[in-house]
Amino acid sequence: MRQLPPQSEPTFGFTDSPFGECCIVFSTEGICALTFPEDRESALYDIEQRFPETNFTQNDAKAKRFASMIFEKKEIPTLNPIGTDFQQTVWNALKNIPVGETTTYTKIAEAIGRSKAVRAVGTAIGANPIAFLIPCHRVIRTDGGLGGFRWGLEVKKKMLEWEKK
DNA sequence: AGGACAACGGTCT
DNA sequence: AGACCGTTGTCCT
Repeated sequence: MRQLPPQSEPTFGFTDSPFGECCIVFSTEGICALTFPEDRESALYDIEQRFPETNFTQNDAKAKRFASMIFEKKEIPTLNPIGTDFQQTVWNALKNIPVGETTTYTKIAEAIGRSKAVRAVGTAIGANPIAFLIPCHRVIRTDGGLGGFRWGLEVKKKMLEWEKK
C-alpha cells in the first residue's frame, strides 16, 4: 500500500528570534500565526482564543527550522492568515512596504482605496496574526510617532532597527 | 510641546 | 444599538 504524502498536521512551537522568543503556529496550509508573547502561557491562551476548533501539537524543532529560514535566510514561507475581507486587504497592502522603510496608517488606507477608514485600518493592523512576516511593524503614525504594537513597542522598535541598514 | 475632542469605519457584543 | 480601537486634524493652553 502506497504511503500517503507527508501530512502537515497543525503544530505550534517556541523558538528564539532576534526579537526575543517567538511562537510560530502552523495550520495545514501554512503559517497561521507568529507572535512574540510575554510568556508561553499567554501564547497558548492566544492560540486557543484564535483557533478554538483546532488541535495543535507542539513541535519546537520545526519552529526553530522556520525561524532560521525567516530571520537568517530571510525567506518568507507560505502564509495562511485568517481574517475578514477587509483585514486581508489591509494585510496584503502591508506586504508591499519595502524592508527598511516605513509608511503610515493613512497611506495604507489610501493604498487600499479607503482613505476615510484610517481608524479601521489601525484596528485591522492591530489584528495582524502573523507579526514580522506581515510587516505591521513598518507602519507608524503620520506625526512620526511609533503608533502601537500588539507585542510591545520595544519589539517594534527593535524590528525597525534590525531592518535598517 | 502636549492635552482634549470629535469624526471616521470595521468589528464585536 | 453601543462600545471599542495600533488614527488624525483641529482647537486649545
